[in-house]
Amino acid sequence: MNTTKKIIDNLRKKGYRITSQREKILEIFLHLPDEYHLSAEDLQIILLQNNVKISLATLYRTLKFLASNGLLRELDFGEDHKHYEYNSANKPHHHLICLSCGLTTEFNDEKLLNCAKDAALNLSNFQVLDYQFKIFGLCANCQGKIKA
Amino acid sequence: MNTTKKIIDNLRKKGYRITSQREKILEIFLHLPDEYHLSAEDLQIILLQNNVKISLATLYRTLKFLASNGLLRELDFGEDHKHYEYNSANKPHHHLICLSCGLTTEFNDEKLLNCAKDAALNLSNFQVLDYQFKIFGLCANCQGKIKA
DNA sequence: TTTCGTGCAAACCATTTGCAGCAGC
DNA sequence: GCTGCTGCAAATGGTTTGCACGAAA
Repeated sequence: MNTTKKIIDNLRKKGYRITSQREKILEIFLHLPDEYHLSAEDLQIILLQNNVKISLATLYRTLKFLASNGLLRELDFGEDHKHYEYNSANKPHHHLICLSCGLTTEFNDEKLLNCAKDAALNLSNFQVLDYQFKIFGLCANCQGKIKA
Repeated sequence: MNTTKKIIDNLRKKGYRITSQREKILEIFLHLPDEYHLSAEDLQIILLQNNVKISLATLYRTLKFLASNGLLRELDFGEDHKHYEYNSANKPHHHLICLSCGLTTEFNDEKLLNCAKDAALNLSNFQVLDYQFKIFGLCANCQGKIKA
């Protein structure tokens, strides 16, 4: 059984209905390269490119639905809209955010993640479910621009 | 010369005008306990409690102004509004966010910060200006509620 | 006196919501 | 057939903006 099927089966077991809209949106996230984090608008564009018409209301509702079921991770890059990425356990989900052009790239650092896990263990009275690390600065391109 | 005076002097040197509104808002952040991160609404309430009337427009403009001059740090806790805290170099600025009640508390972990610094150093082609670590989960109170 | 900053009200824009109809099961 | 999900359009709410006036330097 492939990933999509497994996920859908799981949602059905929880009592949710599987509509074509939910399936299409899920598929898009599953087939997205690791480094992508879509905004609602990005997602709408991709859907249109695939000739899929889903209302904005449903799109937002589905994003919230998938996120609340742990399938998507909600991200905030300091912009006025949210981004979403597929929430796989082994996917890196730490980000470099360029304060000049807004470019957001992923990074992963074994040591840092281990430190984070240790730190999380030491938190008393707090049950850790997820963590995110954000580094703000200037990307290679923008460093050049500002120097010039 | 105290901190406020120093900061104001610095802003004036940059060519900005020092208005009573900017001074009042800056003072509030300087006198805030470390663990506070105000939303625009919080700030408005504090201003009113101090009998200071500042329009919402100016309030937002001043927050942006102070943040763009490195005096405030802009924070995102996954809510629909931003939070701000005074941007002191030695202030911890990493957060535990309760996914159930939204309670946000600060934490600091020497080891984790050192790891973060190391990780930042290893980033090629990226000039690090700031970083934030967020841990999502359930606070002591909400763990109880959910178990019950 | 010259700008810059402020207040007001209207505009913006991402996201949410009420409701009627349709689709999953 | 029951009920949850969708689409539409209107509402919401935090934040931004145009403009005329007031204040900093």
